[in-house]
Amino acid sequence: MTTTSPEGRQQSDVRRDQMLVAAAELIAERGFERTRIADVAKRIETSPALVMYYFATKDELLTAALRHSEAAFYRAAEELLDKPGTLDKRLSKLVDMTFDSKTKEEFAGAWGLWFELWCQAFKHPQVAQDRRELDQQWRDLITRVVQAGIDAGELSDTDVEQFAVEWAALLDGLSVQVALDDPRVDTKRAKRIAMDFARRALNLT
Amino acid sequence: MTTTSPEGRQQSDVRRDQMLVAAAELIAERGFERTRIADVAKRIETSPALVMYYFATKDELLTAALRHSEAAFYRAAEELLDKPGTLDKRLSKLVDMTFDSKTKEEFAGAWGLWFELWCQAFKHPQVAQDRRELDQQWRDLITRVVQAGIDAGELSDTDVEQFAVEWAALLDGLSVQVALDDPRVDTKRAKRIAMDFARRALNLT
DNA sequence: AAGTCCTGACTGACTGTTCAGTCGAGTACG
DNA sequence: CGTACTCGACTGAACAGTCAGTCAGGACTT
Repeated sequence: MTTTSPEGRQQSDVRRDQMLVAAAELIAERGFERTRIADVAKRIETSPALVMYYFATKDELLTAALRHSEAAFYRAAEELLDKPGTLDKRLSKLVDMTFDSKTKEEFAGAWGLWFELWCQAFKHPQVAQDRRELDQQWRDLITRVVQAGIDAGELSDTDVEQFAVEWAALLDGLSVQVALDDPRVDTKRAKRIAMDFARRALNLT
Repeated sequence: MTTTSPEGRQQSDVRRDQMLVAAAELIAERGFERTRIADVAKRIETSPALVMYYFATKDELLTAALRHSEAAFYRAAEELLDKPGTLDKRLSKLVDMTFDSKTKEEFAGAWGLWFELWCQAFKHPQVAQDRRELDQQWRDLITRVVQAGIDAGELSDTDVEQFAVEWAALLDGLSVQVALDDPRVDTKRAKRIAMDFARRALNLT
């Protein structure tokens, strides 16, 4: 039998995924430009030729890998927010995700990926487009969470979109400091700043 | 005669500077890894070998170039803040610098440089160290400006350091959005958000 | 002559990509 | 059932281009 997981998952799909994951890891570790197809191949124990068999060019593989892990991050956030809770708790979860999960194994070195994504986006319009969409989803997520709070009467009406833009920017900026080990901004302080800002902006207790 | 500018500036110093500037431009345009010594040489119309004559390795040249233009940016900010003015005006100048000057010719594509710096800092501890120092200078600059305002009685006493950290992070985050052409965050809006935040945080009219 | 600045020609290592061909599993056919 | 054929997954080896770094020497200054 050809290895197929429960639901008709083809060997080829598995391979593709393996390659995308391996590539993302490598990008995070060494950077986009320094990631060699040979490295990706070695990590999943195959030949470079096979990588080319699945992806026409190196660039296609690497940009796909970036998209793949962006999407994974966003999906994780969506799931996390499925479960209901108070507005404060849910915002807190988003903050935790931003500053913690990027450190976890599953998103190994996601900080590095984030930076690489920005670098590539600055040069390749297509990547930039993808990033914009991802960021919009992220802000929409924030918007939805806050709106749910308003609907539940947890806070008075506010300009939700405006808050989402400001808060998302603040989170990005703090992420940079935390990722680069700024002695003045560790994870804990970043979280507090983020939550304080949110509570103040939204007039939460 | 060896071309010497007014103040005993050696030809060699001129060359070094030319190379650093050219390298920084190229890094901003193509990225750190994609910048070739041959490109740098061509831009200043010499041979690749001469570049190697001044810099032992490619890496040394490129990281020096990053440092060089970071320092240039910071120096420009310092000068800008030499002239006195109301607190609000001076903060406004910082904001303008952040969102405009990076676009100007002199700092051609400084956005790109910023991203590249973050990428490199994430991987090379030495670069990370440099970046931390630069960022600290930047926050100190903010601190000094605000403190001057307090001393002049323009605002009541506040936690200046805390403000500097928060505001610097916000500026970074907004920079990312602006640099990557986010449709929801153009230069104008970014500036307004930044100034609104500052005025609110500092209780300015 | 000594020293500085500079160059063209070269090389060795690396790496994306191609290609001819292997292997095993299915499948049609007699 | 067995044989021939197809096809997708996969590989080793080679190709062709790129590029950092070297080197021997030239020109110009002091």
